[in-house]
Amino acid sequence: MTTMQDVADRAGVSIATVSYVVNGTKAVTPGTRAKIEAAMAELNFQRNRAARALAIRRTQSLALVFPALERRLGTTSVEFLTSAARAANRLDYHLTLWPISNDAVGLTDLLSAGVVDGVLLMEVLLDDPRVAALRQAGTPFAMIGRTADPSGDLYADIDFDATVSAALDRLESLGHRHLALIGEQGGAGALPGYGPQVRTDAAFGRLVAERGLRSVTVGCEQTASAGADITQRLLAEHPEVTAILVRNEQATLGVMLGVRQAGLRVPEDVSVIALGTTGEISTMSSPALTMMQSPGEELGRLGVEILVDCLESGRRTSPQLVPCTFLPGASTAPAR
Amino acid sequence: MTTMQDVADRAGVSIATVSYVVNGTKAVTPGTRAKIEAAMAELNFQRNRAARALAIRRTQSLALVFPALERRLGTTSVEFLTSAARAANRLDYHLTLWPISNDAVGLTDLLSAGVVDGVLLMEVLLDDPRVAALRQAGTPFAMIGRTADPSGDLYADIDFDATVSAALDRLESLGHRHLALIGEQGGAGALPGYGPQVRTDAAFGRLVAERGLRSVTVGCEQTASAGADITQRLLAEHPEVTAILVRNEQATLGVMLGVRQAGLRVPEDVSVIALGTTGEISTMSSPALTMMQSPGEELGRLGVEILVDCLESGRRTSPQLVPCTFLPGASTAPAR
DNA sequence: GGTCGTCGGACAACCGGTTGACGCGGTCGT
DNA sequence: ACGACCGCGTCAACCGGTTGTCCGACGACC
Repeated sequence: MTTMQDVADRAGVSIATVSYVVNGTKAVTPGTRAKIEAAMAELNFQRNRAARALAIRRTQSLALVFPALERRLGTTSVEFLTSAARAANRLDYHLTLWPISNDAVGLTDLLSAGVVDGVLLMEVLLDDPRVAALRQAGTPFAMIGRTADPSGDLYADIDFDATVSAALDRLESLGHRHLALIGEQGGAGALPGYGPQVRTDAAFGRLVAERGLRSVTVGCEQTASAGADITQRLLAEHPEVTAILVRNEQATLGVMLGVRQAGLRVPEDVSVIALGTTGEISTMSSPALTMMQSPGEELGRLGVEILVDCLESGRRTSPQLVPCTFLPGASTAPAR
Repeated sequence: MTTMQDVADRAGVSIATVSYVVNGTKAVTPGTRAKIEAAMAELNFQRNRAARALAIRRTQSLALVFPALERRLGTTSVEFLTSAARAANRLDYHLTLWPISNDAVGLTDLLSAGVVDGVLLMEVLLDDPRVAALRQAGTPFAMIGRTADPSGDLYADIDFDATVSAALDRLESLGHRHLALIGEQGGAGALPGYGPQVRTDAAFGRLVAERGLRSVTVGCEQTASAGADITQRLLAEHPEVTAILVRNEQATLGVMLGVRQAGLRVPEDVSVIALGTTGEISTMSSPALTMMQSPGEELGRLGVEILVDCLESGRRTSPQLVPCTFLPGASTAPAR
């Protein structure tokens, strides 16, 4: 490991000057600067992160907090993690994984140990104990998702209204008037007060009414067989339904199966559109699923950017809402 | 933030003594120790990580390196990340996400900046440039997976022989004698020289021969429709096949569909067993997939433990091979 | 009773970088 | 010609822990 002292010696200057060059903190003569830069290049100097952290009292790293056990993280989470890490690196921050139990244990010790400068929270519940703890401790944090009342906090979340609205646009333009929404319910993975679920339901109810459409909403356990069963029953009881929106990653493929088991075809008789999943699921189904694709990539990036911006400039960027993007597939067609 | 100095003042001792108590580095009178511990509790002392790192010249954190863009990380990766982070925390280490491009750029700077003590590599290829770079730089690292010749390196990987063997045991005991293996091929996600693919193929070929079974092996793009097409063709050309092993997460559900499209039933006519995927996929299919479940959880934990053990004691734990575990499902049955 | 050994604790020199205070030489203004 | 000022560097005091060295007190042993 080569230190600033090494560089300073080689360039024949003091260690302070090297620091000024590295950080661009103070004016330095071009000649001196050149000597120092040459020395740095030759010695392959990298300033020591720990020492810097100690001196400036900021670690330039963020904690990515997620519940360790409870909810099985879906495929979206991976994109999400990846893009958050990339965004952080681009801003010269590090992203540290911070698995905690679902209460806030260990959360508040985090800052006092000077491990990280801020916290990124994922899988946020409408009433989240972690948020309360962070607020009280005065820890800078940003959420992916949001609580019931996120005013004053930093967050990036899916724009559920716009997402549902876009999905309805598609279906309406294909002539669908009788819709069904299959969500999550019960089972190990379903959390009470899980934002995406609640907000999608609300948006769906409101928009369907506004547009004068007919609809039925049902919950479904997070398995394919539950999806198949419920879909069969649904289509039997509501034969007028021509399009199904599914917000339940595990059950989605089961829903498509259920349509077939009901003696109908996808998409000729019934259209299926998935909400808030990854493209990965689409390629796993046949016919390929039409879906509103979760903007995991963008949310991860935005979360980090908002948080870092707040840390560095004190500015509190206004919350960001990002709609899911439409991914064309072969599971939607004009209403029969 | 409360420092050791604060604690020392409050307890009426020197800062050094506090350090000895915190680390248990040196004998301290019970009375003094009690005073210090009381002071620490009252002030809620947490020793500063950066300062400690600077002094002991170790950061107690690990980098989890993964390719940022190339290969889409599967569902297994999430369990994997989670368990690695948990294991690290348990050992009082931090796990920092380190997304890099597929070459080794930025990998070697990692240690010289004193950011981490060691590196955990995932998605290792048989001939991996990152491994070469790390070896040459003398950076301590452990792999999840392994190169073609991993001798001397630390790693945890799936025991492909045992996994395939266990799968064959199941199928044989159900009376299956004509098997097919559907792997990965082409497509964006398929990497040349991807260990699991190569090793599974090899194990399958060898074990099938040893056991006197008949088999056919085909590659398949990573989509459901490709899986369905190939399966139909396969069953047409090889009607004697009664069981299919699938090592291709994206195509798995397509394979099941393909069987039905061929006019056959799962599992009555054809058994399907997935290799190396997550239980999540099983719940997404109907009938629920029988599978050899990837030990993501265990691999993550082992990788961290092996690496930390090496860092702290210099001991080089022998490599760990973990077989996939059998997850019963409804997609296998006695041969017709 | 004197000497030596042991034990508990304090002192201070680091670890590597940052940054305010200061100093030196030169230029400009009057 | 003299002082004020400015531009560029250096000095040294931190940031918060760690750890080798030293010192005083006390008990044991001869």
